[in-house]
Amino acid sequence: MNREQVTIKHIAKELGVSISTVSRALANNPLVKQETKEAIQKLAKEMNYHPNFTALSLRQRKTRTIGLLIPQVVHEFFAQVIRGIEDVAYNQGYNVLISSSNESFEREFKNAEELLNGRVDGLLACITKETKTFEHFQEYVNRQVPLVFFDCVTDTIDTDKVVIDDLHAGFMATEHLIQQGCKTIAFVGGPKDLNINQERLLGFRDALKKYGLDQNPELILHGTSGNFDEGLELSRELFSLEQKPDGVFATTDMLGIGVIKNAKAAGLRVPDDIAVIGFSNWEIGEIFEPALSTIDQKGYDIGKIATSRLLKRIDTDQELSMMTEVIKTTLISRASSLRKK
Amino acid sequence: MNREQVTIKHIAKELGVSISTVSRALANNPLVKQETKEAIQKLAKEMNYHPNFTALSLRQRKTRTIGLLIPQVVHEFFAQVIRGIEDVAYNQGYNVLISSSNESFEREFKNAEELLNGRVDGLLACITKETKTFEHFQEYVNRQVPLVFFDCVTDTIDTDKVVIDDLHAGFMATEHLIQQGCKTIAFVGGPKDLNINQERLLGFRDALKKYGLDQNPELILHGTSGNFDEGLELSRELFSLEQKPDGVFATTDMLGIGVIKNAKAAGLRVPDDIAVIGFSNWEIGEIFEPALSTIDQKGYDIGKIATSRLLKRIDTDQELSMMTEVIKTTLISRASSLRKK
DNA sequence: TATGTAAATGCAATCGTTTTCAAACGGAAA
DNA sequence: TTTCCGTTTGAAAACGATTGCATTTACATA
Repeated sequence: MNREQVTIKHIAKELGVSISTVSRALANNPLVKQETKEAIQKLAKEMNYHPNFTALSLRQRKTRTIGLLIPQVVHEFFAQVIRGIEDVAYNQGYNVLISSSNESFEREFKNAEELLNGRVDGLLACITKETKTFEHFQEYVNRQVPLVFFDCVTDTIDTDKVVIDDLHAGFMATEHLIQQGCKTIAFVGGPKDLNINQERLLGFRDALKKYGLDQNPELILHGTSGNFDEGLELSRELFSLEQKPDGVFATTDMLGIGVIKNAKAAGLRVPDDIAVIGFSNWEIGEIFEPALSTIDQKGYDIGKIATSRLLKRIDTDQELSMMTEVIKTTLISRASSLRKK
Repeated sequence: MNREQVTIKHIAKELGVSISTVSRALANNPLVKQETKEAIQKLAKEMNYHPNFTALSLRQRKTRTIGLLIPQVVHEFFAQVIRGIEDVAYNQGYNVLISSSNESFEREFKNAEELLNGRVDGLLACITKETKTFEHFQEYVNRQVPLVFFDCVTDTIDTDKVVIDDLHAGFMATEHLIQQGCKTIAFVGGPKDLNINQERLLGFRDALKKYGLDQNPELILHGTSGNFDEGLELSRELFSLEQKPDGVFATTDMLGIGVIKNAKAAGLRVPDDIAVIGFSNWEIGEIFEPALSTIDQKGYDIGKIATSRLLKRIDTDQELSMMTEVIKTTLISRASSLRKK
């Protein structure tokens, strides 16, 4: 392959000046005589010179790249987060290196290691469902690697975090169902040990308690993935119970839609016989019939805020104390839960 | 920030050997005495040494990174493509740098330029709807930059391409509607000048011709984005025509779903009064009611094949001739078009 | 003791930049 | 002519790694 880059050396040789002069001229350094400068800049343009990024990174010990560690790209929430990240990063001249682990802990670990070998200046991370040990992250924190967790976080690591108010969101969603007249409300959630699910469940319980409703443990179900098929599966379980729910809080939109689909198949009317609310505000929920009530998870905002935080940490020499930013979610009520009074 | 990387220099100093020896020992070079080697490797582990990626890139003039240029990440098709890309790249020790242009030509151009300054070894690109001039890509080809186009391509650039058989897919979709008994079929497409839309339209026309059906130009509509709202909008137009269609080929699933939604609202039965088929096989189509017939666009395969091709080009010194790989799509028929006989 | 040889190690160049420090230059003043 | 000073320029070190070549060892052989 003959794709040789034009370097400042080539320019220097061509013009019979030193590489230092070329470097300075291109940086518009006032030390260089106007005449020389112009000649150099002109030739650089002609030769289509572009500074070599790798050399710059090495010299300046900065890659102007941030790493993003996520479980999967094929996910509307992460796609939104990515957009937020890119908008901020791009504005400040940073690139984003995305590493998805496909929910594999091993791959998450390997990706992180690889990114940190001088490939990126900092890391944004959302841990996978599979991740149970966090030593590697702790080590990064010790090494002072700029690191911001978002969405799925862990209490065991002291670093910057950007999360939503999962507990309160769970409370809101449940309270909404109660206000619509639901008396027997089920919780259909993703993996039990994922902390966001625990929080949402706490919120759910708080709401039941506040309104003096029963807490039937049979009505609390957990899956492993949180997708559509699981929604079908778990709701089947739900509908076979003696005490049938008249409201469901699903911790993902896909679970919620799965529940509705099954409910409709079982001849139940949504929302009159059973009201359903999901979580995340995916596009599909708006289009589905009946349109799905949900909690807006603010992916774009999370991405933006996490990135701002990370870049601040990268660009500052001072010791910043760790911060956890909690983003307010909002309730979006649609046909799947709105009962006519 | 005190995050100093451990380098081979540190190790060398600590052990009182030269950096060359350290470098060799870590590469398991047999020239180094077993004893020394072990000591070095042990210390490297202890000090948590990781080779600096940037230095390696510079030295070996290879970044082991490929760039991905796409209009948007928030898109199920691209998400699938990305998964395909990552699976292949990861296996061969490559990372992926994603740059999304948000459908802006200017940003596409800037991103490409930036990636190519020694940041990546090659480029995968899908042009935006906005892109009308391709000179920059031509220049990359001239510079022998390894470059593979996928999905949205252009004939004007001679480089590797991976596409689906849009024409044939358009034909299949239309033929399917005809076989279901449709006589008056409409075409609802995205941007008119995007070559994939032109191809799909050609396929549509071929099918009509083959079966001797009318080609009413009023029944051929083009939008600008291809999303759900546009589906609503265009179908409104469609339903106000004198000659109402009894079948619709939409070039995206979202358009198709928009059409169905409107049809239902207008009291039409799908598929009996009007059969609809989309394009892409997004998850939503399977869940929507009625489930949407569609063409599987093979995003994952496209990603895999494009990446394999790119890596081959990167890793070989020989002159490879340019190749266009056409991937076969498949028809997925579901309730939105399947009429009971 | 001198020499040859193989094994082990080190030096230095290199990748493409930036930047510090020193040097060259030209002209003005002494 | 020297000295000095401001303006330009260049040499070289550095970033962290690899690698061709030279050198140093240790030991066997002449």
